[in-house]
Amino acid sequence: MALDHALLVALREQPGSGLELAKRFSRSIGYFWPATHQQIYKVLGRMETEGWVSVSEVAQTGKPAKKVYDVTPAGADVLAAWLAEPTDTHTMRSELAVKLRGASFGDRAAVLDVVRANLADHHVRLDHYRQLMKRDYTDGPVDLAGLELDQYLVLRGGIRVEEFWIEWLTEYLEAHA
Amino acid sequence: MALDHALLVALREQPGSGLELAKRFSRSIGYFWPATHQQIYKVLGRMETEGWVSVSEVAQTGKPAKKVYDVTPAGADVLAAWLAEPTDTHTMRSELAVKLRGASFGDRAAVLDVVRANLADHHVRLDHYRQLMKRDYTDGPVDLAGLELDQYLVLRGGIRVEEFWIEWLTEYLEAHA
DNA sequence: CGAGGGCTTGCAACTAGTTGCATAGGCCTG
DNA sequence: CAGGCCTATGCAACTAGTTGCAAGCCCTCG
Repeated sequence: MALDHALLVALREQPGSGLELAKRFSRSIGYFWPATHQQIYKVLGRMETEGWVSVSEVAQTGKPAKKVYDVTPAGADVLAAWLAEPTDTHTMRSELAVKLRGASFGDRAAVLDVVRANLADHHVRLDHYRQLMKRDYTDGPVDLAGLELDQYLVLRGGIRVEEFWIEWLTEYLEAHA
Repeated sequence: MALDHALLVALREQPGSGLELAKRFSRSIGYFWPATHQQIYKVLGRMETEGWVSVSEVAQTGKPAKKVYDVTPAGADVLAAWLAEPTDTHTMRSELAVKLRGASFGDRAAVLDVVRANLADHHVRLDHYRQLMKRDYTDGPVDLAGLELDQYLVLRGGIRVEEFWIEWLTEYLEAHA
């Protein structure tokens, strides 16, 4: 894969331009698949030549025109096929984890500072996610189904990831206190 | 960064050849930084020309000679400097998460199968980590310090990651039951 | 001896993602 | 109208990692 299918998912949820997708990503699918606008444009271009998405120029008042992308039937087929494929469980890649393991080969106090900075950041993210949760799902997952339920559950995943980091880094700091 | 510093950490723990590092990675640092032997050779070569590591050919009985790498003082400095640098909290990248979110655009039953396969895999990994924990740290972290404590804590992180996945995927499956 | 198999190193070509910058439309302000 | 700023698209060069393959060394088995 790569970004391709993530963009197809985003476009099936809601057609949009490159920049809109970039923004949308940063607060939804981007929790699990970060992407810059350059990368998004590149992939949209490729998918367009492959016929997975269609483009239409849309004029805007007060802003330059944008190119709105939408998924074609062929693109929808590609997405459906990909969804059914097995995904191998790829191991998480974390620079911070390498630092945790290597801390004794440098200045431990400095590493602990790095850890604290990261911990603070994860607290910020967790707060952010909790706000989204409160705003969009005050009643919990009751009554949700289909796409909405999936969106809820992925947000739950985002929360769980942040909780994981907070618990782990806290354990690390306490063990080295 | 990239692999570079992870390899420096591994080599400071214990000098070794490319293939040994590849094997060691797959059951230690590789829990958070997977790497193939090709990539490892490439990086070792670069680090050698930059003077971060030194090489020595070591003959073996019954096997071809190997090139054992060790960290030079210059390499140790590079590592220490990197450890003290801030690391920005990079968001996790997960193909499976994209499938979870996009499941309603394909065959949901097929996606649930994919999820179940991944869940089973995470159970296997968790069991593996728990065995390591039992074998190497029967008494828990008591008496550990420095490198050994860090190694213990990173293994704890590996366990926490697997628990995260198991809990999340289970929640997903139950919500769609 | 020769074939096969595991260990060891590595190249080549490709794919994905990052970084830095360029261009252009359209607004608003001085 | 010139300058600055925001939106919007995109190119070019680079870096990192993946995939597929090859080649040499050394042993064992037939």
